[in-house]
Amino acid sequence: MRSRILDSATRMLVDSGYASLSMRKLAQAIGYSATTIYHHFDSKDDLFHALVEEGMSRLSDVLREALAACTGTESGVRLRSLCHAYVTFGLQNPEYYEVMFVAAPPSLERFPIDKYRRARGNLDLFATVLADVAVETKHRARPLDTRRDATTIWAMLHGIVSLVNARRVDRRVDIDGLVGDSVARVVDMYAPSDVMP
Amino acid sequence: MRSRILDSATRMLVDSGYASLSMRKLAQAIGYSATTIYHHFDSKDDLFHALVEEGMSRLSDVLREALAACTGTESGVRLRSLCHAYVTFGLQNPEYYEVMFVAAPPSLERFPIDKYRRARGNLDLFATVLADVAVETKHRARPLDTRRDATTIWAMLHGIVSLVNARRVDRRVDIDGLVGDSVARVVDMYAPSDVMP
Amino acid sequence: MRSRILDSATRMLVDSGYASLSMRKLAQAIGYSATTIYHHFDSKDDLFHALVEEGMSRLSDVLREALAACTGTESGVRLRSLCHAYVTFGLQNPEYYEVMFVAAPPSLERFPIDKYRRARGNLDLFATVLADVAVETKHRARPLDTRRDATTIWAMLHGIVSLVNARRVDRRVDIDGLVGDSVARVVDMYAPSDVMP
Amino acid sequence: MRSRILDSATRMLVDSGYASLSMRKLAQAIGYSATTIYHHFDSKDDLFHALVEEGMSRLSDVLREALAACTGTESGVRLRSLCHAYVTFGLQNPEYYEVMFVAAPPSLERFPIDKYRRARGNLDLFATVLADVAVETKHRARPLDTRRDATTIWAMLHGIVSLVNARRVDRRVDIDGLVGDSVARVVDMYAPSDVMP
DNA sequence: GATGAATGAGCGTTCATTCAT
DNA sequence: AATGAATGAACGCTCATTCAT
Repeated sequence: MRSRILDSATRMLVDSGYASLSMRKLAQAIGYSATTIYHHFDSKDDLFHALVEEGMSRLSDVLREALAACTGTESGVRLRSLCHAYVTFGLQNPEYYEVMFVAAPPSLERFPIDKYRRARGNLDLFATVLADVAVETKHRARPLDTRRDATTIWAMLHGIVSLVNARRVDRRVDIDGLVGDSVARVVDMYAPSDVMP
Repeated sequence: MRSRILDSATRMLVDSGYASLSMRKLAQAIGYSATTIYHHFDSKDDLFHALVEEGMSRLSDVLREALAACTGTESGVRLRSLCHAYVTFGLQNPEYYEVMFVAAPPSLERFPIDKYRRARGNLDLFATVLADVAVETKHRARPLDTRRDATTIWAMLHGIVSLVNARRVDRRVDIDGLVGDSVARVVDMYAPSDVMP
Repeated sequence: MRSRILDSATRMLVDSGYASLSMRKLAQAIGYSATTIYHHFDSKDDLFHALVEEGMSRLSDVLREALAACTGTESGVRLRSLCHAYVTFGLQNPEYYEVMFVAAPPSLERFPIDKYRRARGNLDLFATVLADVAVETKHRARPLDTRRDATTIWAMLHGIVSLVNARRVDRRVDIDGLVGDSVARVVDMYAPSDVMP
Repeated sequence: MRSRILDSATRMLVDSGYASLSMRKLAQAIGYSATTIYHHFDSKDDLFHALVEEGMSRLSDVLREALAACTGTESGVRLRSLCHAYVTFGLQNPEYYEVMFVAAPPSLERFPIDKYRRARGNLDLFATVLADVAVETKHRARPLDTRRDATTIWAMLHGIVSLVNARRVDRRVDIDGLVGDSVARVVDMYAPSDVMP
């Protein structure tokens, strides 16, 4: 039942955005009364966190798939694949992305430990690959604080995604080109290729 | 009078965030009736755009100041100064920052040409310095699409700012370190220093 | 409960007219919160239609009663009775009358089929009696489009009622006399009596 | 100036209906401030009455024209012409018609003597022709209270016009046919033609 | 003759939430 | 496990009108 609610919330989210997701509409959508939802979620806030988890889980799937698709290749390739998957997910699931990384309900604590385990899991994927990169790369010796570095990469990818989703990019800039270039730069920043022009 | 409203809206914005800025509260805050606001702004949308412009203008001041403070220095330094100023502004004026770059009122078109002239002005500051960098840098010859490159840098800085402001950064990551490192990476990406460790 | 709302809306309607019937006032009048009304009616429009139906239903009762009171008499008498009942209802329930036949909310389509079944029912009463009249009358043979003819009669009765209710009749004209004469003329038009002076 | 306001109010009326005619919009439409209107009209009510007069005047023109077009013909023809003109005016100027004969601002007294002189003038046109009809007609001797009879005719014509304008006529009834038939019946009621089938 | 500034009251509607059943 | 009834607060916005200038 809990999952049926979440499923429907998910669908509404994707269809019409987070701003217009209300408990009443949600209740109506699943064909139960609004009160019923409160039997399964303490508050809208609670539901919000559940949605974040759902989104994180989906993102996790996407990222792991991307990694699996290039097992055995050199770390730079894997990093690129990871970044590409992240950005693609963000651009293709803007509503989810908003809940996960943009929306700021007043209640939201800074990264509540018990709620965002999967979020950290995703960050760890980046950290792991980054560690590999550090080992393989001879170009520049770097002492790595992998968690911080992973966060840096994440922030940069997040910058592109959120700017594009928020429709803040100048009309004259080609978005595909921008995204491609940005990802390339980010990857190159940590896993520089010799042939970078 | 128009400016008194904007001033107060500004203050409310900084205090309690964009989501909870309502015409009524604003009116109450300035001690006038709600109708009076509509005397000066056609709609909440209109007010929103005015706020964006105000924010852009302030950001513009900050950026120009930062540039002025290092006239004559080499382009890499100026780029660093610009980036640092941008991020600092974003972190110190989180609510303005949200209106300018995060908030997504349904009405917002992709970068409405007539409204965001100053926004483009700010972007141009980055573009100009980037062009200088391109000239001075011998390390790697790069054909520059300065507008796209400026947007890329902007996106990355925006990523850090918005992630931190949205309180999405893992508790265990030191924010000052993260910000400093990120900015350094971004700058180094376009204006690489030989001594980068 | 639904009916309690309608009852009160009815009373307000009769007291102060349709134009000044607002959801809030209605709520206050019944001693419930405004939201509660929305629990039972989707919108003001919905309520409007319910009121129309209620009015139509009452009118229907009145008309049927009038017919029942003269079963077995000749058709001309029955037509007269019907017309008289209609006009009397309209003059005695001016606010209901306005909702049913005058008020023009922007949403109103031309005679929405699914909503106004009872309205058509009332028209059919006229049509039926008219058909009888056509059979019995030998004075003038007329091919009858009963629906159109019923509508014509209705329109004429409506003209008197609405003009009087809208207070547009010249002060010097006696209203009772006007009404009586008008009804007589309308009846005579379709069921002419030989003795009409 | 007064007339410039009225002109604009007229245009707004025809364009967008009485319900949406507000002092503010009107002021905006004529390019003056709202306060200016209050220099020329004491209140919205005052303006309302002026509009009624304007409408009455236009209707008067139309009716007189219709009469002028058939000077010298027999009274039945003139009556028919008058009725036809009235109905046509009502159907073609629904917004004016509403202000003149339907709208019921709370303030409206029953036929305020000083305001509606022209309205009575229009009614007198009917009364005059009816008097002629009474003289010419030999079919049925009738003692005429011409004012009452004129009002009766007016009421019936008004019934058709207002019902059609309020969109209350059943979808399955052809409106042109209904109107034509109704007018014919009304005329025939007072000026019966021998050949009426 | 005209204005800008300002207002209080009201509009229909939506929100997250609670409570007795 | 689920419901129907109910709520107070808030939303953006429009209204006719007034007043000092």
